[in-house]
Amino acid sequence: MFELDLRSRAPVYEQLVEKIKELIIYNVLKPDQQLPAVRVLAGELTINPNTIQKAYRELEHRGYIYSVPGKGSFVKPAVPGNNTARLRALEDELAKIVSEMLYLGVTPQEIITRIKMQLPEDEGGKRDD
Amino acid sequence: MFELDLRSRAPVYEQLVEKIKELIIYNVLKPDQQLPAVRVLAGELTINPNTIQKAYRELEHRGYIYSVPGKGSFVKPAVPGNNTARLRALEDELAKIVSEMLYLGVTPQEIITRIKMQLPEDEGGKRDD
DNA sequence: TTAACCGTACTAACCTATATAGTACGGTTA
DNA sequence: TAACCGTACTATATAGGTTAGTACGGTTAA
Repeated sequence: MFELDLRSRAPVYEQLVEKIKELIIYNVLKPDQQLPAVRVLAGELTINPNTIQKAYRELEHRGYIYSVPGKGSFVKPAVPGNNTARLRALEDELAKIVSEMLYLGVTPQEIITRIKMQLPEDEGGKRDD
Repeated sequence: MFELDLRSRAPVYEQLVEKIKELIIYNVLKPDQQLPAVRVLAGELTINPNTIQKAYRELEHRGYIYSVPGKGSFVKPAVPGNNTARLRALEDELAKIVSEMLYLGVTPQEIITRIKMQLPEDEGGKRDD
């Protein structure tokens, strides 16, 4: 499914949260798609099942997945208009990144260009949806 | 100078790194401006000088400040065109944030609008340089 | 030159967070 | 029933963060 960097100083469960979150927002994992079982993923990554569960618990707490005892864990469909708190946090991060790019000498035009390349329905960049 | 969240799970020295980095990229701390002495800042924040030093060491390692024994620590002027590695990391982060905004239902037009508000030499947003 | 700063380095101790191992329970499904 | 699923719990070992204290060399102004 993905790889981990065990030499990293970042906790394994946090790396898991980030990786899975990316797979969700990049639409690699589709809404309501089932995630690997805790024990299965633990076996594949050769880490402890408790660590997987901690990551899943965190992902559920952040609203990216939902778990059903006896059935499995699944990707939670996003509800547009919800998560205003998360959106505010994202805008803060965005502002910080843009500021640092300006600080590093990137021109405003270049910044706009780079971002438009990430967006759908535009020439110059396509998303694999 | 700023405040810390001692209840946060994030390490104090990492919070320090982030806060000071923000002050630098937002141009609140000007190039070659002297930072508070290790012991002074430790006194103001009522934390251990070792923790401040750890943050300063990390900031120096990341290229945001430079320290001179006997004199002090200072804001390192940015060199445009340098730090291509950091720029690549920023673009990755940017792509992730844009993807999550799309995932949360923000339209591409709105994303562009929000970013343009962060940029100088445009109506609708100003930077305090 | 002395005194007061500056960054830096080091040890020791404490505490929390992380990760592992093992066991167990209830719900689901073929 | 058997084999899965998520979940919970204890215990243990280790790593990282923080504090405390001490110390050293460079800088600067009195």
